[in-house]
Amino acid sequence: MKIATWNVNSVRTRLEHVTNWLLANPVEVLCLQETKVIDADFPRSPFTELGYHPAVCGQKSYNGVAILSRLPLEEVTVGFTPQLGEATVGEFDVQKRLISATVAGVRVISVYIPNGADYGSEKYLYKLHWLKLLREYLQRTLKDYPDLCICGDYNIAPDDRDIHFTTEPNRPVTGTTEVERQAFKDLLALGLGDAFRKFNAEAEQYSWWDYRAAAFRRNLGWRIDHHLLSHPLYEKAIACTIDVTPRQWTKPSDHTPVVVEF
DNA sequence: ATGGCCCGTAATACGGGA
Repeated sequence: MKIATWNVNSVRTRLEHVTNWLLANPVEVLCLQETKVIDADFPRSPFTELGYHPAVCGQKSYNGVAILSRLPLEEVTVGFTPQLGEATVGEFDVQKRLISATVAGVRVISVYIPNGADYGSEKYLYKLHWLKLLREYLQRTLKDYPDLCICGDYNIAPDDRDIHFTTEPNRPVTGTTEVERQAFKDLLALGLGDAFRKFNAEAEQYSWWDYRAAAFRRNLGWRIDHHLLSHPLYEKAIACTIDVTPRQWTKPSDHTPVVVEF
């Protein structure tokens, strides 16, 4: 079984890329982020024609996540509220950043963690609070689902191997700060493993490259798209690879797919 | 280089992205 994750930066603009990639890479599950479309306008038929059932959670213009699956999707839930309750979540489900479904006994979560904008900004603090809610959500979920795969755009480079520059303590860059990296480690401490790092300890293995400054050609990227696996699944994983091919296509997403195999 | 590019929405600019 293969589960892929891909921030497509608008599913409608990238529709041909996604369907072509699925034809060449018929994974069982594809988690999407930044679909940027309300549920009523999500392009379902191009995916159902390829044999994928879509579960979607989107909004106008921004954010939006989805899970496409060849196998039946069960127990679909959107946002934090079903698990954590309105009193805890408040307004944090207004932005559509999380969808969960059970596929062949595996609880699959497609997640788009907030970008965070500038270090210390209001959006940075929003990101930190969102990460706190995610930790609580995963802690609850692990109690019910021992086989858990949380994949998506985390907007966190876990360590300096995952970025093309050197961090400096007096120049905090969002996505690389100690507080964010600690929040990522706090997720791992729940009993999760970074699937990619089970197989590859090398630096310069990126999943995102800025559109500007020919960053992809120069391999000036970040590794911010991850699969976190509960220990039973982590042990079963036999490969985790970054497929840079779609990033080479005309008018690409700035992210490229990452695939884990069990 | 506090830049560059690309998205959707709106509209011939803007916020957002990381």
